[in-house]
Amino acid sequence: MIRRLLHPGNAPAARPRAARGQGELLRAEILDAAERLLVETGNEDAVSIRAIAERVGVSPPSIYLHFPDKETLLFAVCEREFEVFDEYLEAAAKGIDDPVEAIVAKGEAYVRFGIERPEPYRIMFMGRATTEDRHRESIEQSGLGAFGHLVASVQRAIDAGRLRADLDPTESAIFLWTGMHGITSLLISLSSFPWGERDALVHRLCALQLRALEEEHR
Amino acid sequence: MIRRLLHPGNAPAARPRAARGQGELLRAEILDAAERLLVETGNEDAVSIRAIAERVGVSPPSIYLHFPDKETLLFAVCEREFEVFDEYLEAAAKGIDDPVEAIVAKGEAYVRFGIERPEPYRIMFMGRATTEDRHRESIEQSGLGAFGHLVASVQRAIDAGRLRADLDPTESAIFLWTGMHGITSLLISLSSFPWGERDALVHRLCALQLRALEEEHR
DNA sequence: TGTACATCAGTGAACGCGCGTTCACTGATGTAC
DNA sequence: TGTACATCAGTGAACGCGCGTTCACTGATGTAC
Repeated sequence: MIRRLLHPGNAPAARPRAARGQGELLRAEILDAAERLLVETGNEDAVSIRAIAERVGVSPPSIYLHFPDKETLLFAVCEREFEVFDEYLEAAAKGIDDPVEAIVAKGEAYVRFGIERPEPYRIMFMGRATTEDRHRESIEQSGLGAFGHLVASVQRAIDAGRLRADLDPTESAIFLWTGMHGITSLLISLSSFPWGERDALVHRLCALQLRALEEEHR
Repeated sequence: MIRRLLHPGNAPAARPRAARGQGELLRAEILDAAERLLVETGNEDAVSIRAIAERVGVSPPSIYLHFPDKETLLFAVCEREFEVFDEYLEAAAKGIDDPVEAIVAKGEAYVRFGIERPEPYRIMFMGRATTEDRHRESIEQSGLGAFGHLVASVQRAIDAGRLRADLDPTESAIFLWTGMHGITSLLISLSSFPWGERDALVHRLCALQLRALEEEHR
């Protein structure tokens, strides 16, 4: 009985309060929980303040000690996700010397990221653009990192004489990005369309895209 | 005063009840109102049973006289929208003899449709795939119409010796579709990305895509 | 021709739900004297 | 070394909101006798 009083609440892991200067710890846990909810449920609507609080083992108002409102929280998650995304792509191309092969590897990694984490992908690239300015700026900053890396990859391939030099590298990068995004987002949204074998399809579409950018044929 | 009693409610146009066998009229009006709400608000969340009913000038429960639930209603709207979409694309290519030019025209019309009607485009091509089977089947049927027309366009271009015959026309169509969808959906979702002049960009990306499918270069 | 009645289109009020957010509070921890 | 006090992290209960949906009803219209 005394144990019961000392450890009340049998359900969600009687969570000890953070020590004095350690309030920031909960902030990180909240972000983690929100991200996991997003990935596991595959539904942004399931990521409510209440659900996040329950995950962390804390009451809903506690969230407001660390974030002014829900939107800010979600944007913090989103920013984080952009970093994961950028690292994922860079890691896929790392160590590949052939600059065209490196681009193909990035493209395939792009699609894989979207398939593996459809809900983060959704909020990053398929959201509604109603964002307030304060968030918009930081989110664009995050996204531009990965895009800049793609432009650099294209530039390397141009410098190596492998891709057309008469095209603006930024525009070539946009071409590749929109192409990969098209595949990824349709695979996510129309998963029951008869796509055939997925990896092979993605590989061939990637190759077709690069064919349009290559210097000459046959 | 008597007029007041005969025409009660000053706000939303005292709507006469439909005559005996004319219940179907309201059904059509509900679909219209839902579609207009979708287009005008640009936000699927704004299309609630209550909002639709208010638009039509009817009480919310009346909706249930014509649709068993909200999901079925939205799918009816969606089916309709696929028809509009298909007609829009066919109209854009009509009268263009050159088969490659016809495909370009379709591609540009595709993007235009998405930009002009972003919210319908969203529910057609960017939705969550949680649909129940009963709806999924009918929605796929609607969408396959336009896709079939694209495959036919590609086949015509192949027959005219303008596009590579060594590729599966269905796969070439998938390549074109995913490419155009990529541009469209990113323009919708990331409208503040520095895309540059839109129509020109779309035109050049279209041309690049076709370059990948053309028989030979220079 | 008149009247009782079934049918049909639509209504008003209410249901329970989960949501984001606010408010007054609690109780442990460190600090000043 | 002991004690009053400020600070800090977190809580419990409640707010108002809009939602999809249900239920018992109303009242006009056509039909049968």
